[in-house]
Amino acid sequence: MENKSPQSTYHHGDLRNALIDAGLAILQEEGNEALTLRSVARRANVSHAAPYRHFADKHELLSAIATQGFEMLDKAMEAVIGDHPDDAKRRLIEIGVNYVRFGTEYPAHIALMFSNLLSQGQSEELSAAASHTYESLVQAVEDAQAAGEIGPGDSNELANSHWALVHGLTMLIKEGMLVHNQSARLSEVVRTAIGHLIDGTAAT
Amino acid sequence: MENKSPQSTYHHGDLRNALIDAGLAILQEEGNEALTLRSVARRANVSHAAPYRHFADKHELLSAIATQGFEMLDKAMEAVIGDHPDDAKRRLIEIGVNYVRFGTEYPAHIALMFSNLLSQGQSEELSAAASHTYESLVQAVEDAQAAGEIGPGDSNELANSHWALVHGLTMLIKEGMLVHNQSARLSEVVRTAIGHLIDGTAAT
DNA sequence: TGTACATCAGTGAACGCGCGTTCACTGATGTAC
DNA sequence: TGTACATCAGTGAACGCGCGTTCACTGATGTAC
Repeated sequence: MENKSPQSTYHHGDLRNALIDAGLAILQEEGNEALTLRSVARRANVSHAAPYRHFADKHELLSAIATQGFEMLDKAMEAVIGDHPDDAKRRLIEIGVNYVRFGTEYPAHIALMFSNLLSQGQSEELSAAASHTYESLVQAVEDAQAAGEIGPGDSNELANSHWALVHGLTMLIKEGMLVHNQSARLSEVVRTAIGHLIDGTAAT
Repeated sequence: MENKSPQSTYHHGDLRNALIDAGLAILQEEGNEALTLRSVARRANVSHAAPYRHFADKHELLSAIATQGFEMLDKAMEAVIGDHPDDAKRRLIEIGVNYVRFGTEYPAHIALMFSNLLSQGQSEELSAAASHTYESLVQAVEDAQAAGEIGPGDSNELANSHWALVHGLTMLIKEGMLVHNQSARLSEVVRTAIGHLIDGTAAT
């Protein structure tokens, strides 16, 4: 009877994280509209009042879930860095590919992450997580500049353009609005667009 | 007594459009979460069952509101076309500026327009309106190509990149995530990014 | 090591609320003759 | 032009529902001695 299986303990032990995970699972399986305080508690096998021991209100819970979303996104973006140690331009491109891949694989996560950023009472954790994502992109741009593969210029402005491009691709693909060759794989669509940004579209 | 002021008639006369307008007003003044079937009816000074004479359900009402949103966006984009009759590249840029301006001015409209596109039972009207917006962009790209200001290449792919860039800018600016010079005006931020896309960011 | 007790993280019932939708109705409109 | 009547676009009461939040409670944990 010393074997403490999770459901046998009155105290959960790590309910805060369990709630966040439950929220992410709901987002992935049922979408944004299904993400309520009560559904999260239900999924974590806990009464719907229990979350109030860990979060002041629903907004705080959603913020924590969104923060975790940014951490997942960071991980997805960084997963690529080791792959091309000597090719900063390639890294910049593949970071973009992974950004879009994450966003289309977890569309409800992305929607939550970007929908609550400006709401009142925004948590510091959340904005820090969002900033970290942005900094990864700036770093990739600066690496490519240092390697002489991206021209000089304000790296923040350049990162803004990259971010906007891949974020826009994500949104449009996720809503099925991007008209493209049926057979084109996601990564090719993204590489084409980032190629436009890097090489320019002006007539030579 | 022949003076039929709006509130004196039992029959509204144009309730369908009045409901759409009410919905747009709610989006603008109170945001997405406030947009309910009942709030729309309330705003139109009509009982909350009245909308069912014109829309099968809430989803159909939201679709109609989103469709009207695309028509407003089209108008905003087209407003610029007459301004630069001899400069196709400038037109392409200013269309983008107006897209972002619309999206930041009516953030809840944009959110609704792009959130319900893939939902089941999507209306043909709505997808037609979205396609029309896309076609305007393709046209602007093709004009610039014909004028020799944008290089050759698949105009759909080029339009995709432009659309993704301006859409991404819209989303990021609206959530306050774009790091940029405080003093930079919106139009300058957009022109800088589109400039990156047209001229390229690669080292020369 | 054992006991007393404070603290803490859960429970479950209850609250008021606004929602989407249905329904029988009623008042206005338009058409046939 | 006047009347009868079908049609149509509104009303307002009612439904069941799930939501966020509060509250008094209870069972488990950890600490002081």
